[in-house]
Amino acid sequence: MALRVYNTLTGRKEEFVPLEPGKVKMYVCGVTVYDHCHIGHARANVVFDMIFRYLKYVGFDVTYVRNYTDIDDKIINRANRDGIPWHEVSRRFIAEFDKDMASLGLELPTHQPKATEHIPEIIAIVERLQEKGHAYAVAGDVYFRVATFADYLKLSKRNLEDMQAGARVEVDERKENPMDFALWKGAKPGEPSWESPWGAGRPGWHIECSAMSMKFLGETFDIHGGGKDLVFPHHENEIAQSEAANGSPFVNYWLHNGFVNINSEKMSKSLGNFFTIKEVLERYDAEVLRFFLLSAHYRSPIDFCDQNLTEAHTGLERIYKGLAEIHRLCDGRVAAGDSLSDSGRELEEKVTAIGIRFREAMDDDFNTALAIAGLFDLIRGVNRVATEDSVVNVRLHQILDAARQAVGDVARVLGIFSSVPVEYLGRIKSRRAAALEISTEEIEELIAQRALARKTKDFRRSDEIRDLLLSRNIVLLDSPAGTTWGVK
RNA sequence: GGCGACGUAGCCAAGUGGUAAGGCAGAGGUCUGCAAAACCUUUAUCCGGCGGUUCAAAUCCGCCCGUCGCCUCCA
Repeated sequence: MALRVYNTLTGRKEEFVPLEPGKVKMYVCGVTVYDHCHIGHARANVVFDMIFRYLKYVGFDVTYVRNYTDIDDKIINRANRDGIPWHEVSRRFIAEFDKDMASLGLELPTHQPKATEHIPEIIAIVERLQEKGHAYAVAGDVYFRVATFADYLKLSKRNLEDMQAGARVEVDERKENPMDFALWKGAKPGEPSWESPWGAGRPGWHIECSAMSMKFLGETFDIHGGGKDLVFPHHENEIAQSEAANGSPFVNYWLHNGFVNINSEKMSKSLGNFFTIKEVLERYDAEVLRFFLLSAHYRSPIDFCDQNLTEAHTGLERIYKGLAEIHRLCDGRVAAGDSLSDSGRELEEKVTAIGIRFREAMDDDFNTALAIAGLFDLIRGVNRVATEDSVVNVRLHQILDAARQAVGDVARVLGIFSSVPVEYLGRIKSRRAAALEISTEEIEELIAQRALARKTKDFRRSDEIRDLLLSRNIVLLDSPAGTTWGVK
């Protein structure tokens, strides 16, 4: 089955056919580096990281470009506010972005260009647009003349008249058309600037992406991604600039991820209901966040709230416990023979199917929710074997090993489940234990006392200890091998 | 005002023409001294409402109701 993707440009799912067989050229809008990243950035970047990984998984040679917007009004404002140079702001938040993305387990894109390192390329495009009559200069600024680009608004499917009727923007009298947008901004005194044919200034917001994508991917490339909120005006303007300058199609497939809501409300700085990635990672493991973000389809809105994160945590833990079972069964004694129990046969079927199910799910516009469902199904099969089969023979061992490998494939694409299971489980246990008001030593001591009580069948004392620990959020798990504990 | 998206069980969430995945929570059972975990069974005669197309619709079309987003910087 071929990969199908939802293309914002056509509003439909389409079969993905790259320009050059076997190769994919992909550009994703990065961040403007003026503040810490929030979970909206986390989603966008995790989603396209997953897409990047999957394209590679199915055998494409992928060139993935993600930019840093390192010069912008917001950066200048922040620098003025903090009383530091603008490049200090961008340098700092590039480092913070890199740190955040690394903690979320993202792979590095092929290229991570910066806007300020492409000023000559940007100026060249603006000049070309001016030569072709698509742009005009006014007192040091240069604007794109939207009236000259017939396809303007083809991505966001609006029309100029309606846009102007509902416009909430102050009209700039110097523009020929209120919808014309800045390609180059003349510098006011004290502002950072680069020399240009129009005087000292800096690039407009959209032009950098046209310049950098062209440099690394060519005039026409396969995939351009970003958050839904970038459709208008950012991506619309990129199309206008690039296609007007080059006279060739800009992008074949436009992919946009949905928003993150906070407790069902739009996340925004003015509402004060946004969380930075760092804040979230203080409360939840990075894999939990990643699992949560991928447990819904990338185009759907997703609601960030404690209940949903807790559910994600529980689900992820279930899978890791299952993986730990696979390891335990595989690493134990292997008996001779190749007969299979019902549960063994059932697992064999699930293992055989999982690879195909995963491909089908992902080929359908990267349906990670469905892919994860398949994984849960496999894990149930594993647990059933663990419960019902006391002996692992050669054949069952092979099946379990195949299950382990199948999960490994999914793990590499989703960027989850790639920890060693017992390490993950230990990690979340110590994370929770750190929040407890009782030390590990005290817990161990109480468990020892309880073991003694149980030995003498003093179950009253035994239950007393368990209830005491439970009141401190400690859950005990008795097994023939002894008692272990976990945090509720 | 213009444009667009969405509305599936208590909750989260797949499913775009063939008779409702998966997870969480709940109930019953197995196991256990009792629990926990795990496993088994179970939980939507039905997919916001009303019409229409079709042999057949949650899935296509129309209208209505509701929620949300974009139109200003935004992932």
